[in-house]
Amino acid sequence: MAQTTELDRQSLEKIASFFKVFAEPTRLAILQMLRQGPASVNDIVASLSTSQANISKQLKTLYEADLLTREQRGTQVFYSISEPLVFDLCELVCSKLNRRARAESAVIYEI
Amino acid sequence: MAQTTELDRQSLEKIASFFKVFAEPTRLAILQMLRQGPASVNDIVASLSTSQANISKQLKTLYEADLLTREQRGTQVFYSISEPLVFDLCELVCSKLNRRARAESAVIYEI
DNA sequence: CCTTAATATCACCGTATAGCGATACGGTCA
DNA sequence: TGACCGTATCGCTATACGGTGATATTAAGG
Repeated sequence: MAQTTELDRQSLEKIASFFKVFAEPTRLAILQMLRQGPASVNDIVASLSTSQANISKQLKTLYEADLLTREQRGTQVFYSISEPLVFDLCELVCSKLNRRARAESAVIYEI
Repeated sequence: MAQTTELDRQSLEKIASFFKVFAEPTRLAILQMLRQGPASVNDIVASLSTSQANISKQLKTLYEADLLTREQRGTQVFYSISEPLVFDLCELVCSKLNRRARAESAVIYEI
C-alpha cells in the first residue's frame, strides 16, 4: 500500500463536479474577465457574445461552486473571484497546454 | 493592461476540453488506479463496477487526451499514466476539497 | 404608483455523452 | 484452421446541460 487512500465513488463524483465547472468555455471566459477585478453582469454581457440569461446562469454555477463572491450595489450585482485556486488551476493547465502547443506550433497561451 | 493575454474562444475551448476529461468519476477512478502503476483493461474492469465496453471507451478518451500510454503485450493492453500533470491537478483539487470539507465536517480526502 | 434598468428565473430545444448489450477484431495456442 | 481470450467498436437509450427568448423580480428615479 502506498501513502494513498482509495477514494470512494461519492468523493470521485465531488471532484468530477468540481472539474466540470471549469469544463466550459463560457465559464472560463467569465473567470478570465474577473481576473482583472470585479465586474457587473452587464459588464460581462457586454464583453462576451452570449445572452444575458446565459451569463446569469453560468455565474450562478460559478457562485454555487464557491468560486465567486456576489455584491449587490443598487440594481447592479458585482461578481469577483473568491477562490485563489482558480488562478493556480489555470496556470497549471495553461502552462501545460502552452508547452504542448509549442511542441507543435508557435501558438502561445497565457493567462 | 496587466501581464495577461486575452484568450480567444478557440483557446478557451481547448482548455475546457482538457478539464472535461477530468470531469467524470469513472475516468478519475481509472486515473486513481493507474497511479499505482500500469494495469491491463481487465485489471481495471475487475476493480471498477462498470462494463468492459465503458472502460475501453473512457480509456480511449484518456489516451486521446495524451494522459495515458498504451502497451500491447499479447492479447492484453496495459495502460499507464504518461502525464505528470495528472498528479499535480489531483493534488491541487483534492487538497482544496479536503480543506473545504474539513471546514464543514470531518471527512478527509486524500489521493 | 409607474417606468425603467439590471438581474434572475422559466420553459424549451438541441446536442453531447455516459453507460449498456451485442458484436467485431486481433492475438495466442492447440 | 478453429476455438478462445482480451480488447475495441457499434447502435442505442437516457440524461445532463448549454443556449435562447420570454417573463418575473428587484431596485432606483420621477
